[in-house]
Amino acid sequence: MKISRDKLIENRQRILDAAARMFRERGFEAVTVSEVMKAADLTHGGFYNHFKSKDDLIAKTFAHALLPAPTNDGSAEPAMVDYARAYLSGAHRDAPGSGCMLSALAAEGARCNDETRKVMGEATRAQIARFAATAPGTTAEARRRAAIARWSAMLGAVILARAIDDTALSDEILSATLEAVEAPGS
Amino acid sequence: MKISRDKLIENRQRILDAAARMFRERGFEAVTVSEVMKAADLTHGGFYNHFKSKDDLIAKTFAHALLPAPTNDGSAEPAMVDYARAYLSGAHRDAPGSGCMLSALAAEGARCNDETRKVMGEATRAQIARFAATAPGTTAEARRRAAIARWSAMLGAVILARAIDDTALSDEILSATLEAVEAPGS
DNA sequence: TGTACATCAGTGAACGCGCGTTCACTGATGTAC
DNA sequence: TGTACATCAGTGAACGCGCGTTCACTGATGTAC
Repeated sequence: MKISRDKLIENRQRILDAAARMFRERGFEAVTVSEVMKAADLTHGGFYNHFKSKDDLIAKTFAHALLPAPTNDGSAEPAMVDYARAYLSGAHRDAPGSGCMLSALAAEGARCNDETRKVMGEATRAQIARFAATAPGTTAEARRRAAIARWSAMLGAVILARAIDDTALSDEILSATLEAVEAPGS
Repeated sequence: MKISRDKLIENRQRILDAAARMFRERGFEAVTVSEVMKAADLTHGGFYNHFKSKDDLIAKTFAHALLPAPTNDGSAEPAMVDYARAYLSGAHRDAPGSGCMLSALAAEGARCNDETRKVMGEATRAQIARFAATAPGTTAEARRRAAIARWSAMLGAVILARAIDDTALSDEILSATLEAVEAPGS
């Protein structure tokens, strides 16, 4: 039956939230459209009222989870050092479902449609600009390049820490990378 | 028909080579068993003479492509700086099929079977030991931690450079990370 | 405000396709004598 | 060395399953009057 406009929007958000969590946990291909709809308390048939295809859902999920609240105006951004600590924590490593979209899905996203790659580009530009504000360096260019190297290290460290079976080494990867990212001279 | 023992071993190598290339290019789930066998000039029915399942192929492919020629004895390893230059090049970014297994498949591998995660752990330990030999630092521990941070940055940079649609930014990610990894003070 | 009706998001059965996997068969290989 | 035969990697048709997607139908919503 038809539902209210508010309910429609709420349903769409629930689909995107469920998809974002499940995709990050298990990847795009292992998650089915039916599973996402079920997790959103809906039946699979209604999926195509919201999205053109599963590929479309992937692109929209990336935008939904990667570009939330466009520059949350004025609200205090966590300092770079706090952000890095949370990012390079065991908690973030162990909870990909609620973590960084890129650390879970950047490689798979690279093989997706153009819309997805475009969103990842935008998110990367935003992240670099954010980090550059507090990166070391005497010129804006140097700070920007330092920000890029730090963001690469953080992303790579979480991906690596999640990939391996050795917990001690995994912890070490996170802490050694945090140390390098925090070091003022780096 | 039955084939010679040499041919059997050669066929298995061709299957693994084809799988390694195709998986890196397109991911585990997008590549079918039939496609791999076809690329190895075989028919799909014979697949199970070589591997227990597709999951088994994934684990064996990781071992095949990630741990090749166990410590190629004596033959000169490229210096860290040369390795980093090749790793953080546009050529490597644009040819995942013949590139680093981890930069293409670490995130997906993390969601695979234990054998795969174990192989990734071994490869990571080897890579860190290799980088630590030439990393900066006054103690072995400091060099090891610097090596971890550098390897994380290289891995993250290639994954990020492949993910985004903006060629100029992609190039910048590679060059800024190379600069940081080459810097003696880092 | 109240009433009549067109709209359309949600439902769940159904479809076609292609995947991983199995299997009966083939015939060159490798071995026993 | 030569011969007879058991082995087993490769072949390709077939299987069952579950995926993404479609569709006829439902009935509450939102609108026109």
